[in-house]
Amino acid sequence: MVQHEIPSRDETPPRTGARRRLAPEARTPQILEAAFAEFAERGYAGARMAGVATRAGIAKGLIYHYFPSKSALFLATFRAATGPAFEAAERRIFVTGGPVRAMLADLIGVAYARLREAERERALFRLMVAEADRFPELARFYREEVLSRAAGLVHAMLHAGVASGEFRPEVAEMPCLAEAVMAPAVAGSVWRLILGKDDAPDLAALQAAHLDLLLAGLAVRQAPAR
Amino acid sequence: MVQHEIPSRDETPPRTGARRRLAPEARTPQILEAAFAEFAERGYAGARMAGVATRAGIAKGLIYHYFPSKSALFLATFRAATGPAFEAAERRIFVTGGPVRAMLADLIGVAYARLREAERERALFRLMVAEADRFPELARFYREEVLSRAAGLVHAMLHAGVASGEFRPEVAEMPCLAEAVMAPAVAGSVWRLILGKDDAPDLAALQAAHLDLLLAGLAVRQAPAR
DNA sequence: TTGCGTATTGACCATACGGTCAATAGCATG
DNA sequence: CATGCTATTGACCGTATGGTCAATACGCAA
Repeated sequence: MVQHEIPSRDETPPRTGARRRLAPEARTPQILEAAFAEFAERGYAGARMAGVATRAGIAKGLIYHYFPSKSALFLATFRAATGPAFEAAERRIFVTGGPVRAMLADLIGVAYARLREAERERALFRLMVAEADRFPELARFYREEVLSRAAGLVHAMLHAGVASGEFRPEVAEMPCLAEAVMAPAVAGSVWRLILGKDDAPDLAALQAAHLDLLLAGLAVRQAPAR
Repeated sequence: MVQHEIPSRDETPPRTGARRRLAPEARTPQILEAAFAEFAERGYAGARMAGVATRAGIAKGLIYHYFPSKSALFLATFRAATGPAFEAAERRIFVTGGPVRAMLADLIGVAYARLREAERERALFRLMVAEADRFPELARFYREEVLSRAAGLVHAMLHAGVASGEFRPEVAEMPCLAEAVMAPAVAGSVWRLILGKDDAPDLAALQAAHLDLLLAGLAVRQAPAR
């Protein structure tokens, strides 16, 4: 009713913000994307719902039309950002023929390549470290979907190397060896998280050292030094 | 003046909270301790000044008598919690005689022992990962006081091993080799941060695998397999 | 063109939090 | 016991934030 009194053509009076109706299937990922940026930059506690809304170019209230609370949005963001991370690597690895040590080198190369780019994964990793004990689902996800799968991949490769005679037989049965094998990549990722791209140890050099140390450590020895 | 009207013996009326005056030298570390607990548990953004006050058993306002702001308290907390971390290890290492590989094993054992206990250091590490880009001082500290010193220690040891003929000559000059050598301990620490004591890879097993892989990777080979 | 379902807004609320400050009381000194 | 310094309190403030809701207008279907 009031609005009848102000039919002026200028934008000010009721100032209905440009409103573009979107289907939920289109709006949801948009919000999730904005939320990811906000959470990645500020952490869970520091993130503001208004910030998410601004990034998405919508009103804050609309978020609550799609997600019931901040924590729900956080979990949803995390699940969404957590796409099929390993399928590609898993598929790729075992098609490469040749000596197992070359396959292992290839696998490690893929891992470092991801670390080098993959801004997204790094932000996700930071969130896991920072919020894991407040959101157990993050920890569960990392254990089941990241660490276990990566370790499984490496473990299979170690077995293959032993079978082919390239690696020392002991490496097939040593517990946590797979974790030790991939640890330098994880550490490199963490260092880069803390120190930033410019101050962290150079990933290429780390990869080279890692690979050298690793292959020398796994290989059968002509005459076991005692 | 008003209090003259209510000289009742019961605790309620003016209810001056039990007030114990403390010298600043005694109060300051108390506040810092409480702040550390609060920041460690909630992160910077999630921590509340009132929470710090409660933990310290004081009024919130008193904190501002000692620290001008939340961020100043955070930095001070960090500096205080960051005591002489490496002196002991550095002093200890080079007195041990014997083969360099035994010294290296000893060094690594010390590192894992710290990781296993050292709840404090782990919380500090989490804060670094979570807040490093908002507080550059944390990153600077980690680089200069932790990573550089640890890498220097390892690097010196690698040189010694080459000099004594135990290690392959190449290891003395490979960039980032020191970082690769100590990486599994770092990764183990991160895994324990994310997954907790019970779900993380077992530190003892990781240490054993790490050491085995490392010493095999560094040792001179009887006949270099090509 | 009309009508309807709902995506979207913006104003609003209660609260929580960082920070301030005048008043107060513990303690050392004389 | 009186005095002064300051450590300590608790009430207070402005703001920012998570969350709510009635009103609104977009776009589809009839």
